[in-house]
Amino acid sequence: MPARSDLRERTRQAVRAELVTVAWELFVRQGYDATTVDEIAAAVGMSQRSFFRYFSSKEDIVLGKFQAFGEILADALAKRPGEEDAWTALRRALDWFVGGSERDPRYGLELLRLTDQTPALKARRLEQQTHWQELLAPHVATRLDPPATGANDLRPAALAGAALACMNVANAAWVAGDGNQSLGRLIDEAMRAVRPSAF
Amino acid sequence: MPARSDLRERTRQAVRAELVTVAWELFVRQGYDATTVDEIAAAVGMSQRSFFRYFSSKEDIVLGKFQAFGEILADALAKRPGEEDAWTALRRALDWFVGGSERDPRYGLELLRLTDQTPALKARRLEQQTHWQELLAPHVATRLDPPATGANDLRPAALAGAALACMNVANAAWVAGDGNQSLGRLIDEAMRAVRPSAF
DNA sequence: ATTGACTTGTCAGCGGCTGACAAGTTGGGC
DNA sequence: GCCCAACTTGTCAGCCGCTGACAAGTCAAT
Repeated sequence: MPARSDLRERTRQAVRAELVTVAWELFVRQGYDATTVDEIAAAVGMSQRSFFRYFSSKEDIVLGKFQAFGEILADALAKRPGEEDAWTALRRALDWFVGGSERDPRYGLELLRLTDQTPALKARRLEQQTHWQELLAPHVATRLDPPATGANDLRPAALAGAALACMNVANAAWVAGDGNQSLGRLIDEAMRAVRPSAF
Repeated sequence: MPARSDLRERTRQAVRAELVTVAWELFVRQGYDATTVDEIAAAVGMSQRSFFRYFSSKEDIVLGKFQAFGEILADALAKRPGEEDAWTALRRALDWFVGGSERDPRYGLELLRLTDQTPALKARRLEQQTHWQELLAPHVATRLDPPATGANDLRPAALAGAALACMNVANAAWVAGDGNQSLGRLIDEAMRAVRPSAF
């Protein structure tokens, strides 16, 4: 029942990682749509069928990168001081991304550019963010003035969703400016517009 | 240059409408994924190839319904009194949907249920909402305290995006409650959570 | 009635994706 | 070291969404 042996699981992850690396290179060079799964598989020396044994879809190779972000965001939010109000805590949770954008903007720029320019990827990314919203909501719930109780309370999801919408707007502006403006400031601007009284 | 003659254009629209009706029935009965384009085409007595002459994709048959909504929303927002603050105007613009949900909830419920339960459709619907955001933004811009000037100002898009996020949360809750709760109240709750001082 | 614009079906093909099967490889207990 | 069971792999065949090309037909306007 413990699934695969550790060794097998590790090699599996290694193959996945190589697939991501190779595919990413092709995507950046010739575009997502113009790159076929056959091509990716051939580039790492495996059959197309085997590719789909590592990734359930071509999109997954890109979207996998975003999956982890949701958990990181939720973690960051959970770790904020309990007295912090929800909106401020959400803003601070996003600092993890801001930090990344400052250390090395290239990675984020590539990721956002590709996902924004490819409609299929953009759509999937937005869908995935609704999962982020669900991960964030419980940690928002405890920070509301009358704390949220059941799942009937719309406030946590609304705040999380609004914050993510602001993040998207800021990200788009950041990409449009080739990463030259401070992502942190852009997020501030977007989030302050929604809540003028905040931080 | 005037494109198709009126008659041809009208029959074209009629065929499109029938295609939508028939396809919608199949989608509701057996699910979106379980319905093939061949099936839809056969049901109206045309070849699959001709189907794609009326709709550029299978998704378009469903998403076409949403396309008009963005324009309606933007219109409604534009028609709000100029002194109204942005957030209130956005809330009021959404009343058009609220009205529809009260007149006949079934249509909206079906539409939302199908699009929420089918990942591909959910993703595309969210993507389309980023277009709504762009349509709304200019009408938000004029209602800001220091009115927004250039496209560099993130505030209009942020507010529009946040409002749409609230709408989505409210819609989801509305569907979860089988349309028994007032959609207007749910939107109020979500939007007030983001802007406690509002309306 | 003729012409030219428009629509249609058919066919052939690509790309993403899946099930089934057979062949091969490998980790771990003996 | 050997062996077996577990796992991986490639191949093949096929479905579905979608597209280009072509030939046959329909229809509006003259």
